[in-house]
Amino acid sequence: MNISEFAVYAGVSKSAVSRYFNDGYLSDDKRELIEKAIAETGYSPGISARTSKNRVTKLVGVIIPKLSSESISRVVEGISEALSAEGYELLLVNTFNDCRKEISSLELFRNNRVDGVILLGTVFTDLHLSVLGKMHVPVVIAGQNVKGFNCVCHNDEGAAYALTKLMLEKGRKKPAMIGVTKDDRSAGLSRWNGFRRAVDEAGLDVPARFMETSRFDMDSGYEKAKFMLSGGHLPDCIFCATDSIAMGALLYCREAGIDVPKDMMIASVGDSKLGRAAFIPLTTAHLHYKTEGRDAAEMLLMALKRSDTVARTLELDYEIIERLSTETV
Amino acid sequence: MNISEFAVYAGVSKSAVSRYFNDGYLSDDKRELIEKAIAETGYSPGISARTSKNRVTKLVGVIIPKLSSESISRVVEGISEALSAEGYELLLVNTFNDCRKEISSLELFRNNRVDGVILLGTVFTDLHLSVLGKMHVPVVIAGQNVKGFNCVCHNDEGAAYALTKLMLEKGRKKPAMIGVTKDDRSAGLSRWNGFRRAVDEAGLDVPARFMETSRFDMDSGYEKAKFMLSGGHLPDCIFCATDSIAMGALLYCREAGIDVPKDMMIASVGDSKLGRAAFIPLTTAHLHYKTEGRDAAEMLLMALKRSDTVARTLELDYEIIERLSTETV
DNA sequence: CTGAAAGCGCTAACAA
DNA sequence: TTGTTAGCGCTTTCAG
Repeated sequence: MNISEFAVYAGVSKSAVSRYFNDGYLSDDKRELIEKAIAETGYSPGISARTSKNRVTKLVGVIIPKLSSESISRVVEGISEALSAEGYELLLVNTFNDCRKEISSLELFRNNRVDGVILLGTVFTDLHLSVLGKMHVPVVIAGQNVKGFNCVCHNDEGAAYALTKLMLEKGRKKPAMIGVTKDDRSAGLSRWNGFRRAVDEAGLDVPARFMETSRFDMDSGYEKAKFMLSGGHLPDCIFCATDSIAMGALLYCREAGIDVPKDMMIASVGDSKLGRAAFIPLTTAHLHYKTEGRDAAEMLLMALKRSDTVARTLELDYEIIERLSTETV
Repeated sequence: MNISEFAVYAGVSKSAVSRYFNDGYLSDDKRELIEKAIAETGYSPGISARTSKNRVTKLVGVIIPKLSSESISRVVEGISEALSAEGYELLLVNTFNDCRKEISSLELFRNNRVDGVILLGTVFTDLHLSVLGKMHVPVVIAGQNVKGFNCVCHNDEGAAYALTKLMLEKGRKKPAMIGVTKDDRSAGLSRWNGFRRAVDEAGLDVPARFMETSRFDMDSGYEKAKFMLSGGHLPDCIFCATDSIAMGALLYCREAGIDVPKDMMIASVGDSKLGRAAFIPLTTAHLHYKTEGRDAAEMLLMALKRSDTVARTLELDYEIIERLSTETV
């Protein structure tokens, strides 16, 4: 049923119906008539036609690299919460870690389809920046701090610093790190920097063998730990960029008969279920992923209503959670 | 820029432009002209206006109870993969386990907005069935077998049966189960039934104390295990409806000094990362969640192009993965 | 406050 | 193969 048919059914004009669903500049009589007809027919106006007039989709595009990650799930959970509170819906694009799909989605979103975009990026190339610069809808970047754009991010450097320092203050002298690619400025570069700062402040030297770059998964963490811990000279603590990596390292230690935390402390960022339920529960930095999602959505919604063009950066703090993996025994 | 302006710019008619973006019934000259103009202007047609004509949104609504679950993430991952392969996009609605939101989303989707719906339901009430019956777009239900509707689901009963039987065949005589509410016909009822069938076939009797109903999370699993294992008379194996619950039970066993698997075997359904990385790795039934998502999406896409109205049910088999938690020592 | 009528950006039927 | 023209279902003037 379309608006014309419905208007006839209800015994009012098309305009009255339209007004009922929009401003509501309407007498009570008509309103009643319309409400009665709705109850009887279940009519609701088609969104697409409306959109083609007033250019508002009530849709927010959310671009993510993958879904099989606890942290990303949590961010999206936060986004969906804030969005649905304001009557917006979520158009989810999974890029499967494919940079080109990230770009093409942004381009798809540039003109129409969505009112705004939230981008959970990992690596930002020049191409990204160029495409982002040409967007005609507001964009918020979540999880990364990219100058000149709206961002909601974490204090990654601080978290890495605090965790490393925590282990050093417990007397460890031979720190190691298993990190991820520095192309990822947050989980990569910033956490390397935090580690480095703590180590430098303590006046320690870290041999190259004690710094490994891993992928994001547990298996890769396991391999890197195996490689690092197979030599003669061993570190006495490892800071891992993510919980999954730490979990892999922990598994290797168990296998190799290395006592955690006595001979090897381990700490990492993320506070995942995995780390909480591990054989040796992991000391970790809790990042407020869900809050990040909620805040990113709220920032976008704000950008949608006021239409100033000032870029804002919101940084969320972390929380250190000490568990068995760094306990002094 | 709209189609008229663009047509003028390119030096062709509106129809030529429209055709370019649709069928493509077009000479090479015009095509070239248009391509050149696109390169210069970045024009792309607004989707909303198109939709208001041909009533196709290229959007699929996906309704989920929550995102903070490994299994659900995997299903959605599969859906997004299949959908994007066919040029469809994913409108995600998170109901936060709120039944009313589930209903209202279905109603929202009934008329317009999306071409089809995939529902990851848990509990199906009469209201659900009534609303589902009134949908004007195709619907596929994932993870549940609801008669009369398109479904992609698992052999939950079989998985539960196989896991329970596996433990009984290893000589265990006092089986227990920690399940979830039977309102959930898949993770609840079916798994209870599978357990029951294996136990009956073995001619064993299960006291009421050995059957607990838990929530879906680890903490609840812990509590139920604690309650069950605090009495004098203990079971010698526990089948848990989900990995999270089993993980809770495992944690309690460690705390209580109960030796897994020697004094207590544990098995559960789900094959989550958690169970794989656990202190005592969990024997589990792998359910093909990602495949479920992919198949559900493909079933929907099929329903979209052929327009028969036959309801189909696709059942996916499970795979038993034996790990330490059920090993005979 | 109301209804008629014009128009949103696009697609599709039509005649050429 | 093309351009003209008439819609799609809705919103928004504009007189009244």
